[in-house]
Amino acid sequence: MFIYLPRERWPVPEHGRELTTTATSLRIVDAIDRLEGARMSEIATELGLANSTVHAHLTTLRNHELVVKEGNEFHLGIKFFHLGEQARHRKPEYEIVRRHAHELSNRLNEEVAFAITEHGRSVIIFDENNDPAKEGFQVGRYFHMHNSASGKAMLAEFSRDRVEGVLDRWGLPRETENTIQSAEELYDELERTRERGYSLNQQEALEGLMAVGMAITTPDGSVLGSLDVSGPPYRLSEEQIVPELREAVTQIEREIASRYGPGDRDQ
Amino acid sequence: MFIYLPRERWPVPEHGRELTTTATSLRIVDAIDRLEGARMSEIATELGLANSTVHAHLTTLRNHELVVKEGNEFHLGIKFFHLGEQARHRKPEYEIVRRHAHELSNRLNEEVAFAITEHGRSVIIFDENNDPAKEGFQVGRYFHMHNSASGKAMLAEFSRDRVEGVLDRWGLPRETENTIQSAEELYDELERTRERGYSLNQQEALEGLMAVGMAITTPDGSVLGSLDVSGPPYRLSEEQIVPELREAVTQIEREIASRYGPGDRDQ
DNA sequence: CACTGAAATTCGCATCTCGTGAATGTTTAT
DNA sequence: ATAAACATTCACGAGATGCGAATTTCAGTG
Repeated sequence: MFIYLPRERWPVPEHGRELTTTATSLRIVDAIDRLEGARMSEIATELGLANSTVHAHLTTLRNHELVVKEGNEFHLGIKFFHLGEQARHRKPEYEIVRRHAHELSNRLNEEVAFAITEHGRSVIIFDENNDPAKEGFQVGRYFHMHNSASGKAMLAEFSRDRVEGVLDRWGLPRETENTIQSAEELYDELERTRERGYSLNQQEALEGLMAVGMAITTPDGSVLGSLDVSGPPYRLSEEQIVPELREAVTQIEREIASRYGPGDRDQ
Repeated sequence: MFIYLPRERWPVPEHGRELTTTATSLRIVDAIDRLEGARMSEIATELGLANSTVHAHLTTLRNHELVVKEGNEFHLGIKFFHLGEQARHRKPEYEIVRRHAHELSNRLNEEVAFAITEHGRSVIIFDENNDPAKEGFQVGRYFHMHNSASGKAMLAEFSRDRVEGVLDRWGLPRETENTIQSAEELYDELERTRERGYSLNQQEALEGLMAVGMAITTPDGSVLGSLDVSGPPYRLSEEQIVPELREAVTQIEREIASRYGPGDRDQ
């Protein structure tokens, strides 16, 4: 059974000493994110804090440019975007993946996304598609790993323990009627994924959207992230997609290995 | 007695009450950004804090997914990317601009960037160019407004007071030998910008890069951001660029006015 | 394999800071 | 013009923070 802490939308594990002041500031940031901009008193009631308290936090956040005030509404500052781009380009491997993802997208004429995982969820950090006028609307969104192709591809590479950790923290929230419901079902699915060499998302996260995914591993054996090709079921055929995707992943892993071979990294 | 070292790379204005705990956490985030990943003790010496202190902050930041630990190195978490994308797509107007910027880029076959300003600096949030394999490497970077076309276009729309505020906070750091050096020079340049209707950056930020910029204003008279076309001087001719850029900006402002007419927004 | 040094992590304490409710200021609506 | 709602400031006591010292972990070496 999964227990979601009362006042917080998602569980925050208490590892070591937690500084309550910083934690409160960050809960305020989360609230602004969730509410897509909010007034001070709105935040105060949302989090059960005194107005004066929220005021102090907001001025601090504002001084450091994380929050901007527009009229009386507070919004996330572009500094988040600045810091986010740092995170997105942190590893040079990501750029290699992006290049290949772009080519693959051209070849297949389908959308190709690159996702990475942190803290048991995954986030698409690059989304390449043939129509440059349209931006992947899922970029930057958090996904649960059990109901996305990318997520399952990565879970399939994790140790049993690590998968259990993810489940303990996030559970198996249901998105569509195809969403996997139980741990056993998930373990079976991951086993099948390992056998066939790719993961499938059959409208488990979004009605009308299916995807094929493969994890990308580095020479040291760790998972860098995962590529997936997604589209409407009538257009996507595994037979067409899988070989091309396999080829792309092979090339990516080869290029990464040749540039940042084993032994160069810690662990 | 606690001694807070005054050493900060950027000036942080002290508006209202500043919560030192949160401020310290954010200084640690900045340090990780600056150092592009760092060990705990590195951060401690950099900021003049005790190891145990930094430890507590890092665990808190980690609990909230803003920081990840890889081996013994700490890095910015993808949560920043998630929050950054929120900030980037905050106003629907941005998407309108992006579409037009994309078309303009196709028409001119040059790089077109859309920048917004916060706290006296500017950041490119969209960078459209005809070569989709290449990503604008300046996206997400902070720019000083006195030495970029976008920046000057926006400054030209600000009140004298506001420009002075920007100068007080950020000064006129020199990037190339063409960078504007004095306030008077800048005010003259802004006057000229207003007269001709567009701003110029003649290798003032980067050797070999020039740009033409125009601010985008909303019906309420405030500055939404700024578009600029940039490239090597030998390729960019004002006569070609300016009319097209002017046309794009006019269309953008018209589209924004028709959708989010005056009176709909606070202030 | 024990040894060493460097770094991370834990702990208890003194001190300063934060969170609060109440008071004051400001804006918006009627 | 008045009221209501909200933002901002203030003073103070509870309790969290930052520190140094102690402990543990880990990598490299003889």
